[in-house]
Amino acid sequence: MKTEYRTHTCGELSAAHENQIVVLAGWVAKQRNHGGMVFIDLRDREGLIQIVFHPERDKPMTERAGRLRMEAVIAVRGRVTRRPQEMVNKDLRTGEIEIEAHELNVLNEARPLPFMIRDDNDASDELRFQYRYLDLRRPVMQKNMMLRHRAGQTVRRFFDEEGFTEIETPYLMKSTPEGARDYLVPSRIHRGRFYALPQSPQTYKQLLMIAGYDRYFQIVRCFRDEDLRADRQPEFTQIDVEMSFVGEEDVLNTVERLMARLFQEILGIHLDTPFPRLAYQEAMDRYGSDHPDLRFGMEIQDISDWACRVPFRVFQETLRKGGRVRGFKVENTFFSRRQTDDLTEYVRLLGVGGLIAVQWRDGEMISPLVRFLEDSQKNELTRLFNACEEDAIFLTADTEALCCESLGSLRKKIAENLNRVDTNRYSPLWVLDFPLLEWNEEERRYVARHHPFTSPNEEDWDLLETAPEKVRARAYDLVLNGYEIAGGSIRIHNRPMQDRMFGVLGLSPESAEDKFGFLLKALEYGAPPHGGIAFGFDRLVMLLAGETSIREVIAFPKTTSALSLMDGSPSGVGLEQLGELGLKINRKD
RNA sequence: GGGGCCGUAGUUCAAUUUGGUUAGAGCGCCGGCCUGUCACGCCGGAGGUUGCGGGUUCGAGACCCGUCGGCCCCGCCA
Repeated sequence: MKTEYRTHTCGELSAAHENQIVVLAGWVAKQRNHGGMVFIDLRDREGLIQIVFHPERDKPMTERAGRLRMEAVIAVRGRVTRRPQEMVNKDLRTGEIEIEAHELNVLNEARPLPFMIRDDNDASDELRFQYRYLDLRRPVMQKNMMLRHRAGQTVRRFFDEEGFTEIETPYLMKSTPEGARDYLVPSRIHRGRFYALPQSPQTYKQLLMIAGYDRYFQIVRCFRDEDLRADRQPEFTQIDVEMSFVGEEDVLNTVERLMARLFQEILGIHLDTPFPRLAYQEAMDRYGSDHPDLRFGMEIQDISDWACRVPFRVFQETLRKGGRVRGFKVENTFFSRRQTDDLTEYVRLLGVGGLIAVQWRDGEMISPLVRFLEDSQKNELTRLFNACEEDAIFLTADTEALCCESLGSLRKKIAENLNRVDTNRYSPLWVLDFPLLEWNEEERRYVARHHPFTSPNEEDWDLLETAPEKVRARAYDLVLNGYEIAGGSIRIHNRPMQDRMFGVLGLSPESAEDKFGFLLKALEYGAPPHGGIAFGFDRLVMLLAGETSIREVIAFPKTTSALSLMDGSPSGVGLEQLGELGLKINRKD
């Protein structure tokens, strides 16, 4: 990439350029001053190369080079030379060669750094976020950002080739009930009224289908004013997709081809298609999660039938109240008392009463449960889990929901602690047949599990008003290595069903009209059957990059408390600005 | 809203378990030496309101309360 300042980039040079006179520009990654000769590792986006300054050639220049500090920006003219055999650096891509400096131009000095620009730097996150522009100089971060770029380009190429049109949708839109808390934007022109930033372009993409665009996609920013996690930011990027005249298989198939393409182009990894599928209920029963990680076993089993014959009060009472007894096996591990105590504390925090470990020592079963068990019951338990004496079994007794939740979390935690997760594997999975609705105790009503535009399964239509919790949705989630990375559904495309759905959600016709009237009306003007999906692009890139936090693949992320440490947002604004918007701050402590 | 871990030199950490002399080390920074290093090496030096506020104590980096900030989790996230 030749420019006014350089003829080549550092990383692109090799022995093939031997004897060429080149000009490079970049940052001083490291300087090694030997009193006589001086070595400088020059870094740019493309890589690192060693520059050699010989005092015999130019003493003042060599001395200037010897005084350079890390991260000074310099340009160097010099000759590409092959290193003597014994001085080749095999750890460096350009290690066969070096640049014999003829001319040094210091373009900018750098102050002593708050932390060093190295991949193995272990600066605190706080400092990294504060000096994000320095953090982003680290090769690993540059790699992540470029991977993100390439993934985005692959997505665009794929959808373009598949006949999708990328259409931008508004960022200033109508605030709607249901779902996450909106970020609000006050209107200056219409005082007292607000726009909302989109939680997703859901309604717009449906309107685009009604408008006849057939296939739409967009790589788009979405905003949700909720608390953060390692895999959640208040603003995040979706690959938003919608298709007309499709059923589930059309969407799933398209997504599988996109995923296969991404993994091939970005990582050179072949993904087998079609992806495995699990029904929601099966995922919950076997893994205690609707987004299970299938890279390790430890499947959960229901042993209520066995437990009902054990005269252990907790089992008896739990089962009498309609709860379950479930557990899973951990192969080839013995947990110390201390460890089982810690794990018990862990599940207690999730809300279950306790955790029962079953293990063996010297051929004897050891467990708080042992004194309640006949020999035959011990054998039966062992057989149920197909366990041997090197294994450990963990059991909980509680409501079905708590059994799932606690054992699902515990399964994941133990696998991580014991390094039982094959981190080189990518394990995609479809989860299907989600319940359409779930009961919200706080609001005393049913809420949409996915969103209120999701089509109920036709076979379950009759249950909508009589047994809403039993209605299955035409929804699907794509799970990768235990992360939900995409979710979508076939939508409701006619007004009567959408009215019915709002009714089930406890939304009055007036309220539905007020909040979603524009969509309801549009459904009456020839809405085609349609469906789609949206990817969490940050999570997807995080997994492609082998990271465990999406902050590592977002250039300027927020902290856990939604602050931007670099620019100090959110910040206060002047009274003038507030006045213009007709706003008054009500500070209460 | 709740829980857990953490906050000591520019930086990464130690000293906290059991409160007790002058708060140490690596890297960086400054000065000197060093002509084939690539974590260059050697010698010397500067650098601290122990996040902030209060309390307990003869004495607090350490213990207690509050607060601010970071990370992780629960709730929340259609």
